[in-house]
Amino acid sequence: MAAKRSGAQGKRSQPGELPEAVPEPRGEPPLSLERIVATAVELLDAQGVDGLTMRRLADRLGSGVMSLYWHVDSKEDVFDLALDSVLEYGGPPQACEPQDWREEVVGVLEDWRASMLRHPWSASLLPRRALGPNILGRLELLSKTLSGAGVADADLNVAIWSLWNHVMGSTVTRASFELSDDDRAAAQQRLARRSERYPTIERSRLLLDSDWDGTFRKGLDFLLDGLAPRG
Amino acid sequence: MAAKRSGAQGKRSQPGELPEAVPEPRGEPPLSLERIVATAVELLDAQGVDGLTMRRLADRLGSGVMSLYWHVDSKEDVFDLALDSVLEYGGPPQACEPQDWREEVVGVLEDWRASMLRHPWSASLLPRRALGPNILGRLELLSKTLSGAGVADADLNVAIWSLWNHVMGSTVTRASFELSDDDRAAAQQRLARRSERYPTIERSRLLLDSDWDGTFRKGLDFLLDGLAPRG
DNA sequence: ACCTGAACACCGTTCAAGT
DNA sequence: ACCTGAACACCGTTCAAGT
Repeated sequence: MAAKRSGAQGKRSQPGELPEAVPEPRGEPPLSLERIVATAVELLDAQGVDGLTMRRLADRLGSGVMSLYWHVDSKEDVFDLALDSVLEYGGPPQACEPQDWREEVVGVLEDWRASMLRHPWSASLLPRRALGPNILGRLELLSKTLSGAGVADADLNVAIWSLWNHVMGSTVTRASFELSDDDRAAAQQRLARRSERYPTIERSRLLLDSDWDGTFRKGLDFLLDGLAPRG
Repeated sequence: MAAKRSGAQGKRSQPGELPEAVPEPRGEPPLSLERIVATAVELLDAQGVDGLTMRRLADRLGSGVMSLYWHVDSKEDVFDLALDSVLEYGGPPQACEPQDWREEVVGVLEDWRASMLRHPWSASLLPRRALGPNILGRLELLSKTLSGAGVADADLNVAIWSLWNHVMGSTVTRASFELSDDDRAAAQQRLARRSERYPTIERSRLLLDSDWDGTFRKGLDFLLDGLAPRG
């Protein structure tokens, strides 16, 4: 959940030192929460959720395994921090003012989805994890936008969770069914072999040709149609 | 993915045997795929996803660990089979004929959701897993119903995945935020402590009072409104 | 304040062997 | 056809200790 305090450290560039001295040119920089989280994200990007191991993480950082535990409470903690770090919000894309609330909501959610697609392990980690500041920030932004658009207080939580589920679901599903072509072909093979049992999904090539971006956009439109303040 | 063949076995109740003989009264019955899967589900219900261990599973079955591997390819295989077994479809609830396609779809999805809520680990296993016959059967049923209702072929996959994401998302989210009261209070505490940063979600008590059933039903209605064949 | 190695109590799975 | 134990190559984390 909460990482340990990382006390005051790194008194870089004090005046009156050797002028030529390059800052930390040799060896690894010292351990820090930032470095641990950044390296964890690298490892997750490279090897997936199962690839993240405390020992491997320590190796990449050039430290002993147990050194990590001074900065971090547990492996769960590392997951929480990596997830939240990947969901940092950069703010609205342009200097362009949001024209209308609906465009604004779509923008917020598309940015969220794009962040998760950049790190395919992240969507599957979204449920069951403690919510970090960036995730809470995104929820707050979404919530404020919807509220400002006139969604009644009584409907606000329903609206937020519906949208959250849609973003998470469409990202997770896309990641899990975007297998290698071989795997997908094999899956459809198995399906075809018993096409008498599953004629409809075999005919629509559900496991082969699904349009993930379209699913996201259309589903989102339907939800927003429904959530739009009445009147 | 596919469990190993479990050859012909169990020639129960042949005629002309000792009439009083109780079938297998002493000791454990022999290992079988069915018994392995059923016990895995028990273990998952009791201990959650992390609680399922090949060694613990073997213990419960009264066998050696490696005996499992004759019936099963890997632990992944056990997960796939357990997940699919929990999603067996019992058919429509009553003798009542479906009045209209929309009611039928709602019924199919509510049954799906109910099955997963009975086994809180199942929703989180739904993504990333090979689709077993029961899951494929449910997809086929859903697909057929939508198709029969007039949803255009071009929209069919989008419709199925949107509904899949909604059912999975709402179940997974509910399970992960239905923590103990203590945990939930603590989460809201942390939120309250920085209520200046997250005023909206703090005010709406997003992490405390969310109405999961309402979210499911309302989100589903919006999706179905949107997916309904035009005209 | 920060880092370490040894040790503990586990994992999933390979393998060669038993019946 | 079905089951087994020993062994391998790992895990996350506790602990007592170093600087």
